Amino acid sequence: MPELDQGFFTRDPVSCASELIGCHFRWRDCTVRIVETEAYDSRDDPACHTWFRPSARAFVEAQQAGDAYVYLNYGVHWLFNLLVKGPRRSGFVLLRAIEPLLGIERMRARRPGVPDHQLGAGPGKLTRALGIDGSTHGVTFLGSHECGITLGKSTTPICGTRIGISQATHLPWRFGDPNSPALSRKFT
DNA sequence: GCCAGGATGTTA
DNA sequence: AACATCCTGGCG
Repeated sequence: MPELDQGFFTRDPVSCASELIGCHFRWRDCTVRIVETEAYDSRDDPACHTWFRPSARAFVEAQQAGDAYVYLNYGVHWLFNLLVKGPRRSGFVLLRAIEPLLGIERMRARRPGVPDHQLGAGPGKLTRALGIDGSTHGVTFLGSHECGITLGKSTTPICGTRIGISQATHLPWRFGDPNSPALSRKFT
């Protein structure tokens, strides 16, 4: 399976978010299947961090396409994004849900008592299950001994509005595998 | 099953 | 003050 290269992330964030569904995501001792994502667009999307965080604008400027943008949400949960830098549009893809493929014992150990299909069924849950935290901020996911993303089986993703935001709530920039048991919420 | 509420810290 | 969340407990 081909490893995603920087070319994949030098397009528009919505295309990247859609096409990441079904891809295999490898981080240290775990490999998972991406089943839910959201796109955020730095240009004309008021929900994107670049809209209200100068530090996010600086990150887009300084970092490379395919780098991890990780931040703490509600003071509790780490949320994982991939930086997209297209010729016209930049932004982020938020990972919202994953299914375990390899290393499921490690994921269970990090989330004791949680059923397997729930281990990564949410953006805060998946970072906990994978052991991703603020120290992953800025790491490139273009492929290394430590991490990488490869193309997986492509199912046609379903699409809906994004979760948990108060701005630009109408944009249909949430994508998911319709057959996955690990989606964070129903699509609307 | 649904809903309300609280934890918690970083940014601005 | 807001926030790209999650878990618990109350109620049926």
